[in-house]
Amino acid sequence: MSNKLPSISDAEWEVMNVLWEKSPQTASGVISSLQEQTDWKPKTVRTLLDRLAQKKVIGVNKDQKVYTFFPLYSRDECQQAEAKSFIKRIYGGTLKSMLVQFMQEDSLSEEDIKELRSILDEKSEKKRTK
Amino acid sequence: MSNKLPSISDAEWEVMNVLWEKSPQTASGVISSLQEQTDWKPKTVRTLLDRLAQKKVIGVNKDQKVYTFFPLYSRDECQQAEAKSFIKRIYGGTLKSMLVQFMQEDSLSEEDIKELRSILDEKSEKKRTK
DNA sequence: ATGTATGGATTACAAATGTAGTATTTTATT
DNA sequence: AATAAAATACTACATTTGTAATCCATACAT
Repeated sequence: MSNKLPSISDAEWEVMNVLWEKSPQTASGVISSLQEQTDWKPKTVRTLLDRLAQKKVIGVNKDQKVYTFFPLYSRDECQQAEAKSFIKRIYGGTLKSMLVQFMQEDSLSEEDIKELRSILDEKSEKKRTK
Repeated sequence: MSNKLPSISDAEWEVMNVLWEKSPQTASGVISSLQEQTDWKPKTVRTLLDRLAQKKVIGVNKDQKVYTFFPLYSRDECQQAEAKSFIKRIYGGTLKSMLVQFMQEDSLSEEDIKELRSILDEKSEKKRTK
């Protein structure tokens, strides 16, 4: 356990996002997707894919003549990992302080708030009955 | 406005945290603080201070014989900035998705939950009456 | 069969980061 | 004042990241 997953850089995250959307995908598939959102040259994307594969964050299927790439970790796992280190770094490890700050943010809709509140309710419910 | 503050690296954040705790401080003050928490050599800390000064994230008072360093931005500002780019990167920009995930985390106490809920309440109250 | 385009492998190179070391200038001590 | 100790300044060097280009092999079109 505690399979520490390698760190994913900013640019690499973009690539991962594409693969989490749909996978497996060929390099050119990924390249097209990214050409819409970024102005990276194809070779750049290719490099990022290669690096991710080296780091074992994505896998490569070499059975066909054209390789396909696919994530080895779920988006959720990666988010969790990143988030954990982020919180530790920026908020001295206390989750609450961060939540407090973010919840002040204005981009939350009434709907969002409702949903968040229900999650909290559920949580404290579970805690109480445990 | 929109004074974009420079990016602060992982190691630099440690230094900033020390300065936000107390400032101004001399280099050796910062070094001592960090020697407790990390195993960085004094020169390493010094380099970090210099880089932060170069980047204009901290200021240097050179009036005394021994320089003192102090933050040029509040911790809050820096957290906000980091957090914004973090969310964008990891959560595709949607704040809520992140909050949802974090609130699932188990490290929140009953007390924390209460506080968070009251923040939400306040928020939706404000929204409604606006 | 031959050129051409496409994919894969290898290489490049600057900036940022982690992690200091060396050299020089001040300051403090005797 | 001379020397030691401490600060400051400057330099170093490997790794990671952003951003590709070049070179080689192969598949496709003619």
